[in-house]
Amino acid sequence: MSSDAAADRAVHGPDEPLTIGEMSRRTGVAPSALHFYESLGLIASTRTAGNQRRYARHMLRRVSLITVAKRLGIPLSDVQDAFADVPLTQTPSHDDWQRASRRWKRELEKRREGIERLERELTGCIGCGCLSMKACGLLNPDDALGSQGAGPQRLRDEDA
Amino acid sequence: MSSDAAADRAVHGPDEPLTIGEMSRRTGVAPSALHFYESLGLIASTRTAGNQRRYARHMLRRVSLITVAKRLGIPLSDVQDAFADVPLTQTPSHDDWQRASRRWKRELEKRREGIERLERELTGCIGCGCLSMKACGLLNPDDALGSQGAGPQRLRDEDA
DNA sequence: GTATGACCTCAAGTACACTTGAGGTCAAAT
DNA sequence: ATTTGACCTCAAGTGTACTTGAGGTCATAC
Repeated sequence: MSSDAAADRAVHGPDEPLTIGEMSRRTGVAPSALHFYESLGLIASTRTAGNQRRYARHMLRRVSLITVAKRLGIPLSDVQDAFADVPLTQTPSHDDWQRASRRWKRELEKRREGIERLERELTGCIGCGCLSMKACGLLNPDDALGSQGAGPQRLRDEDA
Repeated sequence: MSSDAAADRAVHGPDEPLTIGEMSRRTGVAPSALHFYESLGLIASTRTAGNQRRYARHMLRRVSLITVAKRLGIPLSDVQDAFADVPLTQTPSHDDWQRASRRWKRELEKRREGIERLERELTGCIGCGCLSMKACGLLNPDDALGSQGAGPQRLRDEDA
């Protein structure tokens, strides 16, 4: 168990590619999920003579960012977009990651702003004591995070 | 189309229960989704003599909060929890909604804090120019939003 | 040289959050 | 009275994000 990880370090030098098991242990992502991410083109591997996957070390970073996105409820298709300019098969450059960082930050900012807005609105609701339908922007999402498709109607006064 | 909504207002007084179509138009949630939420016990309806659903007006509020949660990636099971103390079959009191508001606010705060933390870390990464694996807490989620199951190992220096 | 564990592929299964469709009922209008 | 649109139930299908299992290969250890 812990000897697996110890073996990883003992057997492989710092520039060696990683096996799927090593990737899994070091990112906390199941091998099956790594297979899945690879099938989507989110990560990539080379193969040994015996057809086993080997991952370049920069894949650790990609996988970690994928798990972060998951924690925040960002769908994999959006992660795909966020990785748009980061090369998959070669080690990304300084600038590649810098661009990616800025993309991620913009995405996070949008989410944070949406949440902050809702917090303010809920505070207002607590203030007014009734989660009022009259004033609460919470209940008219068109102007919160942007509506997809036909959004709710504004609710009338008598519904409060 | 727009005459539907007009008809709603013309036909029903402010204290009348709403049909599923009215609920759908006024919340932007499809009738099939309302059926689904009802099957989960997130909302409730009474039935007419002809077995059609009728929704009390306070259900509008519940449905709107469900859609808010969805926008933030909160699973319906968590919404269930957030509604724990809000009565389903009678109109909730002032205090019921106030308690619910506070629950929601705590939930939102946790999410916002997680995102803010990641933003700070990404800013650091942009600062250091390389999304470094050395310093970046982004890549060690244990202390960010709390890990579920076996979390990633801390990454070693040479992986940066 | 054979056993053991890590790996491979491919198909099927799971959980969540719904939508779609079939087949039938209800209610308002003509 | 019958048509039309809104509604009903129940079963099956959809998309996302994977996991599980079967059947087989690879690599290291004894």
